[in-house]
Amino acid sequence: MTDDVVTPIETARIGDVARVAGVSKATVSRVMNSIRSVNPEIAAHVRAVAEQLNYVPSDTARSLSLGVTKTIGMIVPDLANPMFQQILHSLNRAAAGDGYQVLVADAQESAEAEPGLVLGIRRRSDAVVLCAPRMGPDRLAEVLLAVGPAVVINRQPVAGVSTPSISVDYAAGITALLDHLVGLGHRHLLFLSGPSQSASNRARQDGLAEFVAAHPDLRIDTVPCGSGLDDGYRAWEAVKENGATAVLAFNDIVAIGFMGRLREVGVNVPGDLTVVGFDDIDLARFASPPLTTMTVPQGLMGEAAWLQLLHQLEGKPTQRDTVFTPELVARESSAAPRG
Amino acid sequence: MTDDVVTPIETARIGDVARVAGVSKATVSRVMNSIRSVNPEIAAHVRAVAEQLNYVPSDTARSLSLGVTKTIGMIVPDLANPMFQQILHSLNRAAAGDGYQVLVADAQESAEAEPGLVLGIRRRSDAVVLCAPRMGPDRLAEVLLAVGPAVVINRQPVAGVSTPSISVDYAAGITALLDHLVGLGHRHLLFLSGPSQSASNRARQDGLAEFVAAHPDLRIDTVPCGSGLDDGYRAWEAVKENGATAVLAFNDIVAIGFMGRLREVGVNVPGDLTVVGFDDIDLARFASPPLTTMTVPQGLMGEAAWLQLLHQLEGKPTQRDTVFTPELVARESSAAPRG
DNA sequence: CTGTTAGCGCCTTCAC
DNA sequence: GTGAAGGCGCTAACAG
Repeated sequence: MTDDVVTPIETARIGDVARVAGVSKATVSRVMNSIRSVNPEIAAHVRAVAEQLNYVPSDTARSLSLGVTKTIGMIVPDLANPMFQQILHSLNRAAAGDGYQVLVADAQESAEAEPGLVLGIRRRSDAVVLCAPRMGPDRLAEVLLAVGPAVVINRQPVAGVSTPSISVDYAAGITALLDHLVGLGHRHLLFLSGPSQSASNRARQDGLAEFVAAHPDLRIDTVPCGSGLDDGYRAWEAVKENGATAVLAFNDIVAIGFMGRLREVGVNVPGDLTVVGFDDIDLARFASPPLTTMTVPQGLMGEAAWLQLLHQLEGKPTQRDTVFTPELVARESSAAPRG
Repeated sequence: MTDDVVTPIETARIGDVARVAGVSKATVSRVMNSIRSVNPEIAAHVRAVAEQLNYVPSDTARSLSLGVTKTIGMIVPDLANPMFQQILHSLNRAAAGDGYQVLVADAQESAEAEPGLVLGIRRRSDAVVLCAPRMGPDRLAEVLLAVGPAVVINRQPVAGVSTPSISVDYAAGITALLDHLVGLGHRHLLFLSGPSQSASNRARQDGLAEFVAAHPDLRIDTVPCGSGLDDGYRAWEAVKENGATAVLAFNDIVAIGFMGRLREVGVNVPGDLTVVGFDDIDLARFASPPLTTMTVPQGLMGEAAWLQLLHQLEGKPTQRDTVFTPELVARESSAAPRG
């Protein structure tokens, strides 16, 4: 193999500082950790020597000794997805506030890769955030049991495991969206579904099914789509001959991609077709036309996740189920059907 | 109802496996690292015991022993910025391909916070990626010297330091954009500038200044703006009485925010006003109207950064200056001025 | 207050 | 082919 030679940065060790300063390693350690019981003069001297030697304590050694890494891991199905990016953003900020760093892993939408990634990332961190895991419930329960401190986002609490869950009531969101559309007069709707392995997609479909059962006069079709801009863009082919007057996209991104295509083919929104999204990403408001959607507080979700993680790390009681209820934001992309 | 099981945190150590398997720690270590010199039967047995004990080697201990963490750090000015998210995404994927994990730090646009974050993250990683650092050149040189293996994105190579730099020729990009607009007939332009500490913003302004010098008949105004959707949205107030026929936004996000406002106030793009962005983010194509912009290959930049990092970690020669030249993507948001 | 003594969990020369 | 011993750099008991 090629020789993996690492260029080690010439760093002074605690022993060097101790020797030069004429004290013991323990004292240096105390000074570096601001333990007050050290003679101020000696402390100052040690600090000066450390500075002069360009000494930086090894966090690896510190972690090994303390048994704590001050790092948490986060596994997402797709780092390119704005939804997960926003959660990462808020989680990262919250964790940083308590002195923790975040390690990210991208499962690339592979349910099979997840367990390995989770365990792997756990080896370098104190706790793990599983964001919208794609793996099945049994596998998930198994992984959660093995991984220790963790929190799951976008998935219901798993039976038999106490891991806290941060989720969104997607079914209720879909219901609110449907109420809005039906109130507008729509009777034939179409849902562009998301990734088949996504629990939040299933939740949306459950909401859909329930609604249909309660409103026999409605017709709601489903077309497999995806979660990206291009998925939405390509959906037009399947939608155009369907005859629905309103389209519910899996999320805002899909809705925007879809509307991009509609614009090209000359379909007016909402004049010819109503389009709604889900998530209320920052961009939704600036879409053309501004997108009707359901708010999902990604910022709060990241914070909530961190809170549950921190409580576990500190041995405090946790909340097993935190659920956010999305709210309707009616904007211009939805209107009464024509005729 | 649901049976909540307390998640066990007890981890088996290498000694446990050794004892149970009736071998030495050295042998377990060899087996875990797939060193061939172990008797296959013993190896299988050790593996079985490890599996049964749910043994997972401690990466912290491993790192300390090996002197390598197999982790790299990335510092960005703002994790909410799609540009940096895309770079993080591609960097993460590339690094993962070689078995490295990525630690992220968000400097929250604070130049002062950067040096500390960089050094801090370096204590837990083998190398660091500084993405669009806001700190001044002197400070940057100092930090790079102290940090060891690193690469800088979106900034010219720093004098006196050999750290590789991955950048974009923003000045050339602006020139191309201006050529396009002037070719369309525009004579009075307006630039919505980005964060003042951003080197890429300065590069754009340099390109602007150079162009103006070469085209005395043109008028190009600059309005301080920012880098977010809202910054673009709010810019209309300052723009509306300026009289420019074309607006160059700092980036696509600003352009989209700006166009969102234009839509509200009834200004037609490109009929009443031409708007162009920069970066060609995925969304640009789906904007309404589709945005004329300059491509910036964020995906390639992340990969290029990883390549330079890996070369440093392996002691191979590196390339000090990698620069990508953006290309014009003329879409519908730009057209000849009216009259 | 400060130094000494043990590890934290793993890897890696050496001998056998 | 395998085991024993030492060390990676730091912190945490204990003494003194």
